[in-house]
Amino acid sequence: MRDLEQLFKGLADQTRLRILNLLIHGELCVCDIQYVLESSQPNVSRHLTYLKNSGLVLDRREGARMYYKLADANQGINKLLFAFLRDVFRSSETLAEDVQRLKKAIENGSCTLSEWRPYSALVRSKIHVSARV
Amino acid sequence: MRDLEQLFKGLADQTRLRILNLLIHGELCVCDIQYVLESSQPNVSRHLTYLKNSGLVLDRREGARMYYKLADANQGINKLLFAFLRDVFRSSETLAEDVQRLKKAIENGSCTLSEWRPYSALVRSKIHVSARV
DNA sequence: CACGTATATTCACATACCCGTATAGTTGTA
DNA sequence: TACAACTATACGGGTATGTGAATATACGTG
Repeated sequence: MRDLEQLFKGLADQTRLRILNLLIHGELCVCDIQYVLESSQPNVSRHLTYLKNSGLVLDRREGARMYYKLADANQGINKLLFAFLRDVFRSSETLAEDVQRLKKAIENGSCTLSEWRPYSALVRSKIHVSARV
Repeated sequence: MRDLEQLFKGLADQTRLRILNLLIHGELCVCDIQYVLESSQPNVSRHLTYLKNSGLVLDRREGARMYYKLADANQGINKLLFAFLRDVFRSSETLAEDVQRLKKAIENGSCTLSEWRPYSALVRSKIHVSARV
């Protein structure tokens, strides 16, 4: 009950809906999400923490970067939920534009915000292959 | 986008989830909902208004009483949404107890809160047949 | 019309939430 | 160790949300 309330509160925000819409396409680091949403870093980080606490996403550290992805789609209600989200997300123009920006960001070799490359090109390319648009 | 945010905000509250859980079983008047939830009348009324503005329920006047029911399940995303809600509602103990209270209320010939009967027994029985537990 | 019932709305207040700014923590590089 | 990049957290202010109490509105009865 409280869980359900928390779940829907996690979904009841534009920024978080936009983030989930991006994560449907694969694992992403904070800076890529920040680039697409054109929002501040603390703001994106806060909403990601919120999503994590709602049980909607999982995080993973890879060096200095944190990568976020959707929670296990085969666990509990997630399967139904994500199918529902995928469906309703189609009706939004904004969300479609976000995906286009994400596509461009990936093509340009994100993380787009910086030229800093702490990992080998090989590792990085492997990482970013996980997100497909 | 804004619509989606509004939708999930409509779902992001315990009281409103409990109300939706009841309305899945059929049309109900405010006083019956109030009885089951053991909440104040203004509180129930406010949340019903909220749900109406979110497009989740429809209202209908029958004399002095207002009856509420789920919005058309075949319109837009409602079909998917209601199926999802029906599914996730199963996991809650509180919601199951509410249904039991509703069942008892209907058996006792709700509206349970008052003995006032402004309509013929025939009309009333017809009305309350619409909700089945 | 006066009265009682059912429902909705207003007011006041506490809480929760969102965001920008600044700051702190973590990791990699030199 | 010093520094830069990436991410998270703390603080403050503005706004939204939830709720009880009181009040207002709509309807039915006599």
